[in-house]
Amino acid sequence: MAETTLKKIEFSLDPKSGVPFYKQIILQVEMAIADGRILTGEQLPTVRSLAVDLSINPNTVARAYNELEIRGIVNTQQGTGTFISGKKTKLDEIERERVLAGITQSFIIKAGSYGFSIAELIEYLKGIEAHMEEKK
Amino acid sequence: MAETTLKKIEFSLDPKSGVPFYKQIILQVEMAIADGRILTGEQLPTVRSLAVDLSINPNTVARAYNELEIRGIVNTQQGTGTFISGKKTKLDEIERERVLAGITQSFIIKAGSYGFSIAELIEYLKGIEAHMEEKK
Amino acid sequence: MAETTLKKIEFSLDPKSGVPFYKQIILQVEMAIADGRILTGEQLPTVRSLAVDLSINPNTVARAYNELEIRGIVNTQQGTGTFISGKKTKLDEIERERVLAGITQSFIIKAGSYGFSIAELIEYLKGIEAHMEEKK
Amino acid sequence: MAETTLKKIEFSLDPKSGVPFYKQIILQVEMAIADGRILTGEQLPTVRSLAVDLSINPNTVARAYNELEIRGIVNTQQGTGTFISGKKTKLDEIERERVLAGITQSFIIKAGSYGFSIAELIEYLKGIEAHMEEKK
DNA sequence: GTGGTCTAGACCACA
DNA sequence: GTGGTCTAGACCACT
Repeated sequence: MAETTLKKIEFSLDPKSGVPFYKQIILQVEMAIADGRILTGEQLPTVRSLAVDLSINPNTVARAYNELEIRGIVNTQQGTGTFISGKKTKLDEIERERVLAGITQSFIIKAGSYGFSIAELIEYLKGIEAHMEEKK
Repeated sequence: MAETTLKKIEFSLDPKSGVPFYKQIILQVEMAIADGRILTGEQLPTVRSLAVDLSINPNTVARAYNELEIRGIVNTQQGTGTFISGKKTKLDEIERERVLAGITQSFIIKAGSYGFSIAELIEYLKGIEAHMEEKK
Repeated sequence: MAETTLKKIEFSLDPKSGVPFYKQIILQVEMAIADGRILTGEQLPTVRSLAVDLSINPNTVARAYNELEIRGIVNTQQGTGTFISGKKTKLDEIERERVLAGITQSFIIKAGSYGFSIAELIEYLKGIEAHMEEKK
Repeated sequence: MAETTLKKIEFSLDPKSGVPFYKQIILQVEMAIADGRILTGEQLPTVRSLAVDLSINPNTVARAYNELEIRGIVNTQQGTGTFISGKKTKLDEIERERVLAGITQSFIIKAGSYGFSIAELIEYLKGIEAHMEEKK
């Protein structure tokens, strides 16, 4: 069996998690984009092929892709396929900082309501970062 | 009726998380007990006041308290309030980690969509932490 | 038959238009918001009732509402209903002008590719404006 | 081969409109003929050049040209190009209005979501129109 | 072969 | 009662 050079997202579903299938797919695509396993312009598996892979209904995959499209994360071309869009959300530095402040604040508040301290959050993020370096 | 000094849990709800409100409340109470932010015998906010605080239906708060009572984590005294019972909640490290993993994941994805790397997030959090230390 | 004081969106579908049902519903909600026939916080018809009204499958209505939710136009609370969200997109004047310039430019280009002059566009918009005044 | 002075139609595609690319091309050709921007005997861009211009699959352009030929609106001469035939296209006022209604509607909705009223849009367009008059 | 739309119907979870 | 998820399957449109 020849190895292919194509990086692929390894999709997998956990039926016991309680998280809906289509959300698990969305999350996995988002994560793959976030850590560079899939790049702008690359094609996602076709609706049907992914449905077969995961042994689920094509409609469920389509729903996930559809939501990703609405959010502007992928572009879809009928008869061609589904592709990661180049949505860059480019902002100037000031705006960037303002956005970061906003989402970080809600992260801290939410985490805080579960009793996590900022120090713990930092440690946890470091763990993730290390984990990702490793994979590279 | 003597006034008690209520140490308050800071509740917060995330409607977008997909986690039902009542479960978010339960989790937050359990976590608060698990790490000692609230102690045996202490009173939880009343159903109505918490409902107002969170702008949700009192039934939803009642459902959360009800489930906590079923599990033996709180005692409800008609006309008086809801109090933490002595029973140790079984929230272990694994559960804690799962919660943290969930909220951190969405934080990373959201920040990532604005182009922030995990390293940047860590730096930013460190800045906030330092800032808060100072204030102490 | 007593008249009710509730302003309602009058939904209607045109099966011959070629426009998918769910998109027609989305458009009608958007238009109703755009010209103030429905306000922030108001509830949309329930999925099932609208489905009956329009004699279509509830899934189709749900799909429309779902897309509106993803776009942040409505908020949905399980077991409660679907409500117009207060998404204000408030920007300062400069940013506002920049946004307006952008969307107007693409409007002009697109219209231009079909041979419409700016004067024609202005006339057409005036017509719409007059039409809406009338309805008030 | 003599160079011809190609009066070019300014094609533009909107992937989000839901209107298939090939139909957008057909419409734009028809509209251009209808209002005299392109005349009988004039040449359309080649399939390949237009495909490159619009960054789409040549098959899609070919399909559009093909349908135009079937309708007798253009003649294709193997190895030479595609030319406007003498046949008057039947685009009437109603069709024109329908196209205009479509693109104007999405313009209004998009602008409306940023809080712009139709009156404001008209004012802004007037400003642009005046600006362009000046330049002449 | 690609995605898009719609239906019918089941089952679940929340308020 | 509300909305949410998933399946099965049909039919359509675009490349």
